[in-house]
Amino acid sequence: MTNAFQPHNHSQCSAHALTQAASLCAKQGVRLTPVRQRTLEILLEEHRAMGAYEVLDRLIGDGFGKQPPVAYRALEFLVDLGLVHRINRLNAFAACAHAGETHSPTFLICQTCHSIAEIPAPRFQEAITAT
Amino acid sequence: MTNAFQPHNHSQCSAHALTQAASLCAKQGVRLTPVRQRTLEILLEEHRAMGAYEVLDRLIGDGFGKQPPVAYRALEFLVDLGLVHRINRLNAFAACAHAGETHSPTFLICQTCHSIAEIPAPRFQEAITAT
DNA sequence: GTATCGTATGTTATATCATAACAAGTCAAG
DNA sequence: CTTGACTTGTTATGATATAACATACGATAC
Repeated sequence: MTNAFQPHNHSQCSAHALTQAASLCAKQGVRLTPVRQRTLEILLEEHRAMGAYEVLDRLIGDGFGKQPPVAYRALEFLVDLGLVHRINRLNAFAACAHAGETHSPTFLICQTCHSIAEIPAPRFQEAITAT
Repeated sequence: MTNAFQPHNHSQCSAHALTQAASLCAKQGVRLTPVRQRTLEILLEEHRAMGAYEVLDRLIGDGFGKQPPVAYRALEFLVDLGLVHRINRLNAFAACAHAGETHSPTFLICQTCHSIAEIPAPRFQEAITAT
């Protein structure tokens, strides 16, 4: 199985995620507007968990609105679609590593540097149910 | 096995937790000061997840300091001792339901009313390791 | 008993994260 | 080309959290 920490072709995985996002939006009848697409791109490019204000700074640099709701709304849209996960522990957001698949996202979070790895953890449902 | 939602003798479980807290502090050579003990009591009495400012209001009512660090410090102390868990998802804190035992605390959180149940989930470690 | 030192408490001030509410712009269906 | 749903942007504020400093407390050494 692929390991989240293994090297991989990143521009390829970003492009794939964007394509997938577009088709998912089409299927759901919602619009992947510029600010929404750019937000996803930013998270894919950085390939890490980012705070909403950090994302906002990048959006401002790209000429989008300057206020927090601009970032929060785009992030919420992407979270609702399952393209981005919110990581409460870090008050941050990260592009989903397994968009399109049904999965129980679980995050391993480095307590030192806060880097994250999303692992598909199919056994978690079992683990809860069995308890 | 006991179920977190089953009725139980609450004053008894509170008293037990306080006794355990005192002996744990003694063992670790740290002090269970009034504000710390009262903070734990509040969480035990309420038997639910509470925000730091909510706890602070109660502490103010009991004559303790009036500023956020008063609550945050007491809560941090209790969290470090494993007597209280922080529930990031809710920006809240709850007294540990299994203090003293080694456990992998996991929370079931009602999406409607935010009531929580802490379940010991020994299989979670397995689930992560096996992934 | 009191000097000392680490810890605890309380305060002020500010940082960080998030959303309510409203106005203006966009876009597709009829 | 108008209507109605949605999107974007703004102002303003709310909610959560911590840094930094001053004072007080408590145990230990002397």
